[in-house]
Formats: sequence, structure tokens, C-alpha cells
Amino acid sequence: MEHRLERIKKQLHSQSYKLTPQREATVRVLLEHEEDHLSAEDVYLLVKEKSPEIGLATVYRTLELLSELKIVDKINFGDGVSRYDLRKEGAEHFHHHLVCIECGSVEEIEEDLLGDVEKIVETEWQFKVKDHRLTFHGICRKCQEKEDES
Amino acid sequence: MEHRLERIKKQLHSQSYKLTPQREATVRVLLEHEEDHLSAEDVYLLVKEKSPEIGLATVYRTLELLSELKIVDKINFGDGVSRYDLRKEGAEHFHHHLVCIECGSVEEIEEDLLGDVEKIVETEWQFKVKDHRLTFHGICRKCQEKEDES
DNA sequence: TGTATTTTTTAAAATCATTATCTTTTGGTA
DNA sequence: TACCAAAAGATAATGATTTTAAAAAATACA
Ligand SMILES: [Mn+2]
Ligand SMILES: [Mn+2]
Ligand SMILES: [Zn+2]
Ligand SMILES: [Zn+2]
Repeated sequence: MEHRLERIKKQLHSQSYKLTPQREATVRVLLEHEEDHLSAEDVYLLVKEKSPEIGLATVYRTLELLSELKIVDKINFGDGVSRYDLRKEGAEHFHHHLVCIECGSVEEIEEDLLGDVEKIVETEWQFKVKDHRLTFHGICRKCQEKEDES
Repeated sequence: MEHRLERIKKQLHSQSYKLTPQREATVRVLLEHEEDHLSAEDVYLLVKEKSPEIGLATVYRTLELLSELKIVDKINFGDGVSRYDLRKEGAEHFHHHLVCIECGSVEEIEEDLLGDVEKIVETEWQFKVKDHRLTFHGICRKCQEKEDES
């Protein structure tokens, strides 16, 4: 945890940004809720619990900054809000998501399943892949079991 | 063109929706701009050219309806607006996109490259895949050529 | 150490896409 | 024709995000 924070601090410094207390509080919330997919508002409310002075605009600015530095990925699951997802330690590519259309749960796949597909895209479409976004929509294990019962 | 329109008309009727003149005008615009990725506002302005009486709310309502019927897919490339993309004739899955981070162009891949990956997801994660979203971010052919020159 | 300069934050207002509401129109049916 | 439901039109409301202006904090440097 402290290690990840240090790493992020260095990433900020390398672009001559500072890790202000507000930014640190925001990053800590993201680290503490890594499994979730928080909206800006969610982050704001959680940060506020420990640092009530912080403003929503600051949270937005911080998330935007972290996004530019590729520390978080800004995603959109189709409801009206952007969600912010920490990159996994050392990951070059964004991880994949499994969104259940029954219960709305979101599962993560950290393993990169797109190696072969990217090769095809690079050779057949002459497109130099830098990153990707992959989401599957379907039915999660739990919801399948529920269906089987009924 | 007329053929696609007929098909869509049938899809609407099968759910007991009507193809009203406003809906037809909207669908025609989508068909005429299939290669683009239009926002609701874009669609509205184009529909207005031929049917000036139409209201923005109607366009939104129509796009929402087409979305529910899986005739169009609602996508989000990270700018603040939703974009609407016609499904390819007879396609079960949403097609893929190549977004250039240099020039912003968007290329489409109609071929489904995810067959193997979906099999892995179904067996190893026990997730029943119904649809997917795949976007690659990188450098398009044209922008690569520009780089080579300089 | 003191002061000018720059960065960051705050609070509030503005923006802008989308949705909701309310009224009117349309098209079918008894 | 009179009635009803679905759809459209007009416009207000909502809600996420951005912008602005002023204050505070950090930094540079004489
Ligand atoms: Mn995730
Ligand atoms: Mn497309
Ligand atoms: Zn589920
Ligand atoms: Zn390009």
C-alpha cells in the first residue's frame, strides 16, 4: 500500500506534479477500493470521510490528472457516469471486464487475453496497438446457478 | 438501403412498435452515415435537414428504442457524448473499433476476432458471454506513415 | 528570513447532454 | 363521429462535469 503510494508519488514527480494532501487522500481511497469501480462522486464521498475539507472539483481534477498519467483508467459502463479504475501494478494494458446483464456485477480479468488478436490487428490492419478496452456482457456464474434452480 | 429499412421495420413490428415517419427519418440518417459515429445531436441536425419539424427529444427517444432492440449500439469514446452505431446486417456481436490516439480517426473491424477469447472466458471464468465491446487505442496507418517521413 | 511567483484548492456559477413532464397530434376502432 | 392509446412536440428540469475567480499553500530566490 505504502509502496504503491510511493510509486505513484514518483510518477507524479517525474512529470513535475506534486502529491498534495488532497491528491494523496484521493489515491488512498482508490487503493483501498481497488476492487470497486468508483465514480467521481463515490470517491468524493469516501475522501470526505477522512478529509472533510476537500472539494468535489479537486477530486475531479485529481482523477483527470491520474488518468492522463495512466495511473487510473477512466471507464464507462453505460450508466451516465465515468468510473475510475486503478491500473494493476506494472500492467501495460488495461485489464478486462465481465459485466453481468442480470445483476450488474463486474468481474475483472487481469490476464491479458488479447495477445494474438493484437498481432492480427497489427499485421492485417496495419494499426499499431498501444492499449485496449475489452468488456464482455453476459451472465455471471451466480446468476447462471440461479437460472438452473428455477 | 430499402431492404435494410424493411428489415428494421419488421424488427420494430415484432415488438409491436411502429415505424413512424420520424423514426423512419432517423433510421435513414443512420443508414446514410453508417461509417460515422454520430451523436444524438449530430443525428438530430441531419434529420432536421429533411424533416425540420422533428424534435430533439424524439430523436433521443428513437435512438433509445433502437438501442433496446439492438438495432444500434450506444457507445462512448470518452468525450462527453454517447454515439450511436448501427449493427452490421445480421451481426450477433458488436463490431470492433480502432481509435487513433494521434488523429482521432475511428476504423471498424467487422470480422469477429474474439471467438477463441470468448471460449476461454466461458470455460475458465464460467461467464456466459452474450456480447462484447472491444476497442484498440493506437496509431493508424496514416499517422504511422507521417511519423516515418519525419 | 522576507517577498515575489507559481501551483493548487475552494466555492460557486456555468455548461451541456440527457431525461422528464405536460400538452397536442395521430391513427386506429367501436 | 367519439374515444383511446401511442407517439411526438415543446420546454423545463436534472445531474455530471467544467470553468471561473479568489484565497491559500508551496516554491524560488534575493
Ligand atoms: Mn476494473
Ligand atoms: Mn462502429
Ligand atoms: Zn449476475
Ligand atoms: Zn491517425
